[in-house]
Parts: sequence; structure tokens; C-alpha cells
Amino acid sequence: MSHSATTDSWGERAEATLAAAGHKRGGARRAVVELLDSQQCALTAVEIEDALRGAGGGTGARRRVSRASVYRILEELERLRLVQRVETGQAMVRYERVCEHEEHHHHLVCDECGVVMPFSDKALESAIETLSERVPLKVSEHEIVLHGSCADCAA
Amino acid sequence: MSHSATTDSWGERAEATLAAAGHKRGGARRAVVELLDSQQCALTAVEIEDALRGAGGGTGARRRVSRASVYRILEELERLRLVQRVETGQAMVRYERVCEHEEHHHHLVCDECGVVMPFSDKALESAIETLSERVPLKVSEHEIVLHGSCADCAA
DNA sequence: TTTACTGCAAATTATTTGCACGGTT
DNA sequence: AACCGTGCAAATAATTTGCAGTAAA
Repeated sequence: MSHSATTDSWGERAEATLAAAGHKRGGARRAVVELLDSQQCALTAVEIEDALRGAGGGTGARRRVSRASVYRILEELERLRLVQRVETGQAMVRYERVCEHEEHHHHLVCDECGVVMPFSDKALESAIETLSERVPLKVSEHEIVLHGSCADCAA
Repeated sequence: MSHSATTDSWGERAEATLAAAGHKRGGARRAVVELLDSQQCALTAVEIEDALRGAGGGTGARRRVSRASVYRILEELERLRLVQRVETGQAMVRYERVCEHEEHHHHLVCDECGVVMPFSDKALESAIETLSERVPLKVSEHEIVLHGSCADCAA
């Protein structure tokens, strides 16, 4: 399928990293990892739970996962830097996979309807990179959120 | 004191905006506004409550304010765009005044000790401005947070 | 006197934790 | 067998809300 031999997909890297960290392969975690791998943008814990509960049969490891497990799994994935939190100013925190090679992206949030969309911008990333050197902090991550009205809501 | 005739301080603008929105001048709100006016960076609701409870005498309107009122006041100030929320990935949301003329700033968060510091960068702001035109959202605000280790923690 | 402001206590809501059981190695 | 993974229910913790009394216009 893919041209590269190892670590093509985030899902594979996630499973490998989890194994290396001494984890067994539980069904709930596999389902969450698979779901996150299929998503391009950030989901809340509840959205993850719902997505896994619905569409029962689907592909792969899909199965019902309790809310507590969703949170525990996300917490561990975050600790391993496989997922990152995205704070959108909405009630619930969102989570998305962290890809190594793929282009880093940030988020647009419509404050009226709540929709969240990804975007990326080279100029922005280089400004951040330059800036990171001059700041009194050893920067490890950054998060950028633009708020406003989406096309539908602004209409 | 100041050279400009009107609207020099955020505090004055806040009081004026509140009055224009049909609000009376309550003591609790005045105390919160005065405190926010004296701060350069973002505080949590609890920090605001504590700051007002302590140091009883101080200058001006300082007085004890209930937690519920702090939240209600912040909510209204945010609605009027006098304060903005700052999400730092910590448990509690932070709030800070929004100044019109003053240079816009963003935040550095030390993930180890939790300290939050402001920073600003022209290049970053212009990258955001340019970018905002090209994105499928009528952008009204933006928030940037850099995470990492502060000088003390990285040592 | 009308309407906003505030505190208190109770209610919500997202997230976390304790515990017992089932699955993986 | 040893230990991790998971669900359920109970516990937390931040934020919100209902209500009754107080104060500003």
C-alpha cells in the first residue's frame, strides 16, 4: 500500500510506542487508537465515545468503550505524546493525534455554531520557530486557535 | 495625569462600556474591574477571588467578592469584549483585560510549575493578520499559547 | 419603585478515581 | 500466575443557576 517500510501510519506508531511503554493490547484502546487514526481533526471524549458506540460493525476494532476508559486512554496517549489536547474555548477539551511527518496544523473555531476546522500556514510556523528561540521558555509545543464566524454563520 | 482626554485606561473604558450597556455600578464588579485593570496578565476566577479577599484595605474598591459573582462578572465582561479567556491547558480558565491600543500579547506556559507569562511578537501578529484573510472564517480573535519549561524548571 | 447586583447554597457538568472482574502475556 | 485493561458507580472540581435580600437609578 505505502512506499515506506516502517511507521507509515500514526496508528502503527501508536501501537509500537504503547508496546514499548509496557502496555498490553486492550480492545478499548485499540478501538480508540483506530478511531483517532481515521480522524483528521480534533474530537472530544464524548464524540469519541459516541462514534465508537454507533456504527457497531464497521471496520476493524470498533466497539463500545466506556467514558472512563476513553479518558484514561487519552491521558496515556497524551503522556506518550501520541495525541495532543486542543482547547477551543468550548466546554470540552478536544484531542487529536500528533503526526510526526505530516504538516502540523492548527484550528479555526466558529464561536456561533461550534464547528472546528484545521488549517496550516508555513509563514506562521516559521514565525513561531524564530520566536521560540528568543523567549524565556524551552518551548516544546504550541497551539494556535483562531475564533470567528464560519461561512455559514457569517452569511 | 495622562495626556489624552478620554478613554486612557482600560478601567475607564470598562466602566463606560458597562454603563452604556445599561448596568448599574455594583461594588463587586467595580472591585473586579479595578483588579483586572491593575494586572498585566491572565488570572483565574479563584485567583481573583483570593486577591480581593486578601489585602483588605488596599487602594480603591477592593473588597470581598463571592465566587459566583466573580464568574458572573467575568462572563459579562467577556460578552462585552472587555476581557478575554485564556486557555492554558491547566484545569482552570484564565481571564485578562483586552486593551485596544496596547500591544496585543500571548502566553507562555510552563507545563512543570504552571507559571504563565505574556509575550508579544510583531512577526507573529503580521503572519496571523495575513493568514486571517485566506481562511474560511471571518476571524475576530486569535489565541496563541507556547508550552514548555521555564528557566527555573529547565535548569 | 423599578431593575440591577450580590451572596449563599444547591445544581450541573466535565473529568477522575476506587474497586472488582476479565483479558493478555 | 502476574499484571494490565476495562466498566461501573461514586467522587471531584470548576462553573452555573435559583432564590432572597440589598442597593443603585
